[in-house]
Amino acid sequence: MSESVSKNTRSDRKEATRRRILGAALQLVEEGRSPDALGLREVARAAGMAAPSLYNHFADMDELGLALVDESLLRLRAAARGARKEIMNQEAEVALKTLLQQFGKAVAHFEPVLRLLILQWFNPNPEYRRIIRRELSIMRREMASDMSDAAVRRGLGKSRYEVESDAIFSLLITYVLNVLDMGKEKREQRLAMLERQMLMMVLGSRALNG
Amino acid sequence: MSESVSKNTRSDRKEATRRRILGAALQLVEEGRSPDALGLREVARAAGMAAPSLYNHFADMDELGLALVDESLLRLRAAARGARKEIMNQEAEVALKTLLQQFGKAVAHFEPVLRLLILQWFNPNPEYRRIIRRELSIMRREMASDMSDAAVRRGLGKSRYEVESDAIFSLLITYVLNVLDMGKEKREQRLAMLERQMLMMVLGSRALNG
DNA sequence: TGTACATCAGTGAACGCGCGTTCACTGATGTAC
DNA sequence: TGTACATCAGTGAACGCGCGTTCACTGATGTAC
Repeated sequence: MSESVSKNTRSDRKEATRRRILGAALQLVEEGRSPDALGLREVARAAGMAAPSLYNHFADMDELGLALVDESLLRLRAAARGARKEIMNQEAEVALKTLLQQFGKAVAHFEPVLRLLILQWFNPNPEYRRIIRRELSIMRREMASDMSDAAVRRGLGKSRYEVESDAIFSLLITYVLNVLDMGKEKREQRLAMLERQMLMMVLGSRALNG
Repeated sequence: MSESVSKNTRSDRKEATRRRILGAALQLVEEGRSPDALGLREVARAAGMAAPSLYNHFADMDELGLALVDESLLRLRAAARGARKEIMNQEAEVALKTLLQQFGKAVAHFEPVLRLLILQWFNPNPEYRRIIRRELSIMRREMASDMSDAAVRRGLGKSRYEVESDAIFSLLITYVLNVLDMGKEKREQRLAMLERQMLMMVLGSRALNG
């Protein structure tokens, strides 16, 4: 039929089913199911198949869980990259404000995914932590590099932003941790606070380094 | 017998047993048992009693878990208060370094408890989060108040440290999150980084407010 | 002080449940000749 | 192109396990008179 999208070979269909399973699991999380209560049967049902069929695609539940986390992290990173691109061309003065507005929206948009990631961050199986930490570290480094580029573009000396970007990440992470239970108004209060704190960090970094 | 410590009345012995149970549970966590794998039977065995007996002291497992978290938080707060008291009399220059050294040691010392708290922070039952958040908030406010007092003592204007102390707490929390899987050397690197970041925060706060 | 009764912390056995996983099997798809 | 055989994604039923929890009961402790 559609020669472009799938060769309709057996392995292609298998791969499609695998993605269908992951999609269904993510969908369940999006719909508000507590991520840690995501059971094999539930995922199977959502994907429209019998429970044991999952074993044709994942060796065990941990493998499915890890694949899910991996998928989520990829989405987050893509979103972060896009957001940074948008800011690139902005004036320094408004860049921070724009960044934080986007961040606030992104947190709302990715809320279920973030919930999933936070939960799995402390999964007894250390593999989860490894993946999450690796990906977070990449995001942080990308941010540091962008900050460095931006500094050069503004005529400031090219300096390293490892420590500063790490601190900013700390602020962002605890923002997420704090905000996940809060309503919209409280989130905005927190966001304003976050803005002040990030400003402090930037000023303090200049005072210390420059 | 010992008229001072216990009247040996029935309710006193019951209360003692309750504390024995909590102590045994905490002991298990200290010994490295993954806190989320703490089962009713395991706690009962550690406390030297039959499983159903726990129901004479806690309505269900959640009540026991919440009591455990509460107990842990009290210990942490006591330790934090003690640490701040020690610093009070120090010169401003060395205070930060001392604080961080103590913090690093405290993290190592309370590692199992911290692990327990982090895990329960994201327990599906929101009551856990409520307790933890409340207690963290108290600690943060105490810290802000101490910072304010210290500023006055140094002749600086009495100003509010809500935003700054919150940022510092963010840095401390993510330090803990990051460090729990690390060896001793990496932790010290991280601690040095944390010191720079806290310095940045303090400088930035002055730049923004003063 | 003694006796009869009430309370209640602690117990051994068992229940029900949902979980991840295994198994023998089916039937459509792919492959060899 | 047709036939015989191999592969393998998907299935229904069942297994074993450990969990929190319930229950009927015991026996020491407390209370009333």
